[in-house]
Amino acid sequence: MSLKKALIAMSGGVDSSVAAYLTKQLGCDCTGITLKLFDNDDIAAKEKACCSLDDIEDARSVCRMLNIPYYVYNFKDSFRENVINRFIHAYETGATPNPCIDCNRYIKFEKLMRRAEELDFDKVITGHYAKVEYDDKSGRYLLKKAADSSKDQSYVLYSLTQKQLSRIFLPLGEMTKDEVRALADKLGLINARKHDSQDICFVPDGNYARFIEQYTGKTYPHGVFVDGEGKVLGEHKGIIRYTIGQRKGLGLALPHPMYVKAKDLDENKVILCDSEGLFSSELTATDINLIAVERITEPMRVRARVRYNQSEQPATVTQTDDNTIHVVFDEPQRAICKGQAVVLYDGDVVVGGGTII
RNA sequence: UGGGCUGUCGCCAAGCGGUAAGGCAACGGACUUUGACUCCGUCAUCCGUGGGUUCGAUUCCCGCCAGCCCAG
Repeated sequence: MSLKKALIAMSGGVDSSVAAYLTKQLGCDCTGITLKLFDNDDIAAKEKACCSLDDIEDARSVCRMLNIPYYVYNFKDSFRENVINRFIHAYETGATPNPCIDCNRYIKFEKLMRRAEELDFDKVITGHYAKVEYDDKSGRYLLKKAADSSKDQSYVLYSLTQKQLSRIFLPLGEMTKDEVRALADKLGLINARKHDSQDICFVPDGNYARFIEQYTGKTYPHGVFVDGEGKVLGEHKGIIRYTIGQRKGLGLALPHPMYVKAKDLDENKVILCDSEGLFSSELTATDINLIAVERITEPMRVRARVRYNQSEQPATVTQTDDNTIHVVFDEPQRAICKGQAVVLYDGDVVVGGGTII
């Protein structure tokens, strides 16, 4: 590994801290940084979320222990523009965003990487659980699943380009979470036992709808729930509060569980159905990024995920134009949701992915 | 006003003499670097109300109240 200057993106959590340690062990000239993505005053501190004020102190502490320089980069404007605004726009247009993917795509591996280039860093290091390999045969960099399949994060990295992949290093790709924690413990890192991050980092309490209303100052009009026949079942509290497949929080007392099947923005209606009604066996995705191949020239057998927490499902993918793919699953999938990402796998290799429309 | 029916947790609903199922909703937790889903847990000392029968009533009887339906 010929790493000279390495920029380590540190969230303050145990993973990126161990990644920093491992990179240092390789003899690299390391610098640790944390991205300031929003004001803590705006976003109430939350121990479970990444990148809060406490997290900055934790990252600083780890860097001091590792004896490497540490800085905080202010990326608030970029984050607002590329993550928060996209997040809000998605909900306002009836889609369901995945802000983590946008953050990786636009912030960590675009804005941050550009900054790293300007500062003559050779590599950007993160604590993601995934592997990057150069494939001599195809002449392409490959993104592969982590050795620890239960923590694999290749899904949220599907947007990485060849250039980006060539400039990153993911030290945790071969490790299990248990090994990472054990190593952190052994090193005495302050965050060795810190809780894994979860939920949306910029939403204080998981109530994303309230966040959107506060952030935009808007209110979203109430409307009605209807069934497949158009029969009114009750009143909904603003269309941004619902997402496809949702069951909880409808506030309806019906004989059977009902789920959100679709949202009609024009009529401001939320259409409900029973569990069986959520299944669909195909989807179209746009804004695609292909990693393992330049282009999918003929129908390809893959395994696909339509959400982060899902096992891969056998499917056939066809590329329909430069920026669009069509995926047909062998078995119908539950609650395929506009705005989420579909990521395609060939074994452990990420073929590519796109945004479901 | 006469005839019929009904009244059990926020909603739906079983029980029909032996000491209150279940579903929905809600709340709490687990899971999770997104939203969801899922899973686990909690949730009526009490069955419209006042009497009566009975060892014992949500379950039987009577009165009352409320709602619904049909008459007029």
